[in-house]
Amino acid sequence: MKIATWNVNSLRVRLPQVLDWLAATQPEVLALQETKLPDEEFPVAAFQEAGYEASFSGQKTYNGVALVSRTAAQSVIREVPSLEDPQRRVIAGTVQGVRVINLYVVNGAEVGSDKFSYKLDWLEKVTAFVSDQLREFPQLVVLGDFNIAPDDRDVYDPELCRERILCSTPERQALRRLLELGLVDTFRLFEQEPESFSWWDYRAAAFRRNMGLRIDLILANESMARRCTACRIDKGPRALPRPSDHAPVIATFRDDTR
DNA sequence: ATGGTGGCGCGGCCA
Repeated sequence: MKIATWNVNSLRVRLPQVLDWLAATQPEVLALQETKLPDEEFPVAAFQEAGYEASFSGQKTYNGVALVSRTAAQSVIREVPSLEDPQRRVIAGTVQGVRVINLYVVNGAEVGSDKFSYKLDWLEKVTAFVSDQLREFPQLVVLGDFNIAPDDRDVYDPELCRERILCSTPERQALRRLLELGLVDTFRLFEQEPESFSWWDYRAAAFRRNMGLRIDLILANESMARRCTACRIDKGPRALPRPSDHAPVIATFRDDTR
């Protein structure tokens, strides 16, 4: 089964691209971030016509996450305990026996800002939530837009970005604490092209110059990591007219024979 | 330090 993540930066704008991509890629699950849609405007019918069910947690203008899946997600959670957050950034559900936790991690604006503090606090509380979910679900992936480049391989210019937002030590430590629960970055289980990124700023022709970061991740617990046979970034949609600034990432898992 | 672009929605905010 393929499990994918894509920050679409407005599902209203990107819906045709998402439907085309689903038809071409045929994942079991696609986790979306930055849908920017209230729930009553989520395009349920368009996905059903494409053979997909959807669970979503949205709001007007900002944020918004969804799980699009061949079979409907079960035991869906939209709230993280102890994180009283009007921002819709988390949705978790179970699909074909796999717990899928979809995160749109806080961007954080600038190191040391109020938003940066919110990011670190948010990550701490989400890590506690993931810890609980790991105890409850034997097969689990955490994926989404982490807004953190795990290490310097994931940064187009590590010196320029040193200790700046998305790359700073406190952010990387917060990600490490999440990984230390027993998760692995599936992308790094496999040989990859150098300078593989998943996000490129719209500005300064960053995509053409491959000035990007790898901030969209698919993390797997030990059981799912054993099943993982591939993880790749699909740069195709980023090259289309009117693209999202993020590319989709896809991990493949073999059937669970246990 | 700023600005470059894009989405939302119509003035800035967010990324």
